[in-house]
Amino acid sequence: MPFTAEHKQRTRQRIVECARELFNRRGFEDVSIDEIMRRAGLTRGGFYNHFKTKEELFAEAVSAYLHFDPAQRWKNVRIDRTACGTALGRQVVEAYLSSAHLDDVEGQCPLIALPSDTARAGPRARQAYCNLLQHLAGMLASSLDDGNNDGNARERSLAITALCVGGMVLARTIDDAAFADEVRRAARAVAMELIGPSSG
Amino acid sequence: MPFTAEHKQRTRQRIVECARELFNRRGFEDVSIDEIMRRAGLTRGGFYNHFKTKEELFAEAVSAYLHFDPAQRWKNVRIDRTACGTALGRQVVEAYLSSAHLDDVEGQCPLIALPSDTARAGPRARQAYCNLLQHLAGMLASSLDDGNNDGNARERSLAITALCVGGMVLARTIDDAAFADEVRRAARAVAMELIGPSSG
DNA sequence: TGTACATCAGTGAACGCGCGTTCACTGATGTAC
DNA sequence: TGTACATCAGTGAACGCGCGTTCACTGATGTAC
Repeated sequence: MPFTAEHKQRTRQRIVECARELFNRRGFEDVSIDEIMRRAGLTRGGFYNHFKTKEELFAEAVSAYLHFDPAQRWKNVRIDRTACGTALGRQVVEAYLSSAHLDDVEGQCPLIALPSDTARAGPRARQAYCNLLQHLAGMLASSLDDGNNDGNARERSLAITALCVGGMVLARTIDDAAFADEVRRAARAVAMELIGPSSG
Repeated sequence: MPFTAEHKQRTRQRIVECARELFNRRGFEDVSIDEIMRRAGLTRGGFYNHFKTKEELFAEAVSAYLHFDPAQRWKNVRIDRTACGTALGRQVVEAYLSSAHLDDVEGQCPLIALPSDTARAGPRARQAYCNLLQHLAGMLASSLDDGNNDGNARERSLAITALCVGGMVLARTIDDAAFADEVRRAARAVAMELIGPSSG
């Protein structure tokens, strides 16, 4: 069996990675398969050795973000995996709503970069998007659980997630950098307030 | 001068209206000019009597939402224009995060329906989007101003706006209706909490 | 160790299609007389 | 009031282009002997 299975796997992952970056920057429709393959150092035709359709690749690209190393996911901001309690939640919010994360368009969380594209995509992409959402909300929920909360940790964690995603989505769309920053900082300040002071 | 200026204006507004509905549902790229004109009861060719490019129409469509009658903007939820103080803010949040607004895809606020499309569009569309944002944030800020706030009404109003938009963007993307509703309700509950009890 | 072979990842030309935009036209309408 | 005319909103065929996808192929590689 020439070309080992690992070789094919590596190529496939390279395609997914390039696709994710391009989709993040320019969305599903505006990025062509030709462009993705060229970025991956390949040619158009080989695409269908790996994926059935462009849509399938999109779902994989959204999904791939979940398997990033969380410590490297948001540049310049270290998530300490040993942190717990609200200290963890505060770190997550700090990283998610950082200006580094806002500027890193290609490495950005797809919850921010691709909401509209995903809403119009097929069920597999929607599921992948939902998994990301649950992951982020889950981190925040576990952070609140440990604290002295009045039992509505899940509700609060979902709202903080919405605040994080919403703040970044708006900041990404605003032209005026100063106003974009104001929105991002406002979201961060209130998210921190909702989590409460560091306890972990 | 055959065909009065008002006639042309009416036709133009009809095109913008149809475009806004289609863009809201399926996004900028996936909607064709042919389809928009057909929905407006016209044919392809006439488009360029009214707009220079598709992109210009997109900017107009986003912009148009600002001139909706606020009392009719979010179906099934009445905004009382005489309300003031936090009572107004609570009404806005109630309407914005209502299930009626979530389900009304074609009449939905473009802040929710078109964030990714706008982020990738030209400066005019971005400006129109930003105007919508400022309008929503402004209503909430004026609501908080009247209250007994500690001077950070603007920050809080921006965060509540991010929470409203984020909650709806996420809810629109989630496949599972029950989970979508949970996110929407969580955002609403915490937004209400941030506004505070009715004072107006 | 060396060689013939089978596999299949990758190539690149081609196909069919729908898009945004252009353009020569048409015919309904307001105006001048 | 009636008519000839000029205007220009609206028509629909056409253009050029790039896309997603298909397909016959090629050639690098692992395996069998």
